[in-house]
Amino acid sequence: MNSPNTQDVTGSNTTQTNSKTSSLERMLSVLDLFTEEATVWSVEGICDAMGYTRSTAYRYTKELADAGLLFQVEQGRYTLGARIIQWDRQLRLSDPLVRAAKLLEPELSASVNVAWLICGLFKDQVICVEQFGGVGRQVSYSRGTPRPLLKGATSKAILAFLPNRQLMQIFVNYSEEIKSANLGSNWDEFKKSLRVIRQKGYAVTKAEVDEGVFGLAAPIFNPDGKVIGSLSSVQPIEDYDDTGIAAEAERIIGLAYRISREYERLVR
Amino acid sequence: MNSPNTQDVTGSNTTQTNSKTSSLERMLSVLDLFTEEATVWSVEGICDAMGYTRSTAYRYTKELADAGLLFQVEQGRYTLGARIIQWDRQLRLSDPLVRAAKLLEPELSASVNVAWLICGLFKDQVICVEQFGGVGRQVSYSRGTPRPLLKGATSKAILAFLPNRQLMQIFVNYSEEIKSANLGSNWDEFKKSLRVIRQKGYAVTKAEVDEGVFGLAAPIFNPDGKVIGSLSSVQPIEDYDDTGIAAEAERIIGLAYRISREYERLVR
DNA sequence: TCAATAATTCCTATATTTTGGGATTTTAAA
DNA sequence: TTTAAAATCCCAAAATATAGGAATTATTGA
Repeated sequence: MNSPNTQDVTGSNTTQTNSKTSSLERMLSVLDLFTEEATVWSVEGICDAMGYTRSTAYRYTKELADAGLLFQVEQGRYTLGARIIQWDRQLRLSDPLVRAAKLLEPELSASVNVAWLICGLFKDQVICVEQFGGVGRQVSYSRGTPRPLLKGATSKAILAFLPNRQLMQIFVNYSEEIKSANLGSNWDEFKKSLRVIRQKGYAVTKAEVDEGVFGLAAPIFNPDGKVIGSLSSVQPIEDYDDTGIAAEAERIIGLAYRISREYERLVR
Repeated sequence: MNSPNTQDVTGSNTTQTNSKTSSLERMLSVLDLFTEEATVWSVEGICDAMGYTRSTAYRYTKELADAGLLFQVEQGRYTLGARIIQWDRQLRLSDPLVRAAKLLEPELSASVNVAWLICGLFKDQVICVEQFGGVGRQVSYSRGTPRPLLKGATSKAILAFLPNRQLMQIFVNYSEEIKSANLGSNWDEFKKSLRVIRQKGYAVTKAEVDEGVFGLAAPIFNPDGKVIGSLSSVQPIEDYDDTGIAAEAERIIGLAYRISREYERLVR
């Protein structure tokens, strides 16, 4: 009877037999409407976009506004609310990965031609949680941006260290993307490309995500040895130097290792 | 019982008689537990802190984790989740006040001895939504920090332009704070101190919030002429110069005016 | 000012969801 | 493997959400 649009961006929750979105998610998904292009939403618009009835949409917006997640700009028109900013601050202060990343801020934030990204794996999304350096450079993927699961050094450095069962699910769900990301056209090839990365301990990619740059990334682990994210550098492709890569990679692996250790300390 | 759509500005977390929190708020309030000091929470801990039963706490954490608002660090231990970072990015890209503030970034962000804050009024909270400049300076109230409603130039520049009925409610709920913020010990004095600010068009305060600094702030208005926030500068108190203040204030009023105009453009 | 129109809230019965407490299963530790 | 602890499952009672329309409240334009 209610909304048929179970928004499922990635098609991720693969074998979701019961696609029954919780009432929480149904309500929160209103917030996903707000983008750079659609910054202010009317109740009417929310009705149409989400397929809610009037009374439901009015109730949702009221509750979300009461919770501070929406802000009423004027009668019946809403923007995102300030509680998001507050939560984000709490996250910056409390999240172990963000805090561990902060450890490197002094030595990385002044970089001019190198942008540094610290990304985390959440469900099957890779998301940038912190960014340093790259002064004056335009990086398409800033803090909070979901990155493609299968493209770019950032993601590949994570993928390469995932357990088999998780990789299998990814292979099943994303075989097309895997092929187009040059990770192989069958399970064996896929496994093999990842094994190469795993054995080197880092991933390099050229212009896979952003034109004109190359990426170099190493994994970050939790105390159990599970990969939870990666540290990556993004540099102009003109600066690419085949002979120096190994040394640079060593540095990044070392930096990522320090993040892992700090993360361990913080999670204890 | 509840106010008409003019959202209840007084909030009055004081004397909440019928504190019937919605189920949404009940669930979301779990996230407020996460602080710099308590970064990781177990289900057990959440039970104790919030007074939930086992099954409720497990259900809440599961739903919140499914929604991406919590992240399971390991069995039964949670941190804040990445969806907060994503929403924050969406807010940075879409919120009219934040975007309007961005207009001034080029000319303000290089300031060394001056920190610039753009704050908004939400319910009865003043919250910093953007921050520029102040390179190397330690400012206690960074982005996402709630600021005291009655102290500091930032808040006073907003208060002075609130409609009477709203001020009355604030006076009733915060008479103690008003007195200690030198805004008067009765309604007339309160009104009068605010009228002075309103007529000058800006607020100045010395070391009211942070030691060793003074603040200078001007209001930001929405297209209806309602005050929605303020722009303020924070500078070392050594740099305070009585004769120069008026000129400086003029500049800030002008900058705040530009934010109001840009806000208007974005909200239309 | 007014009426006309649009936007929002209110209302209610039914359908759905939430809840707590304990039983059951899973996981971690020894 | 056994044992203890943690997490999930289960279910009937209680609470809440829902749709759709009626009632109320804002907004607009003369």
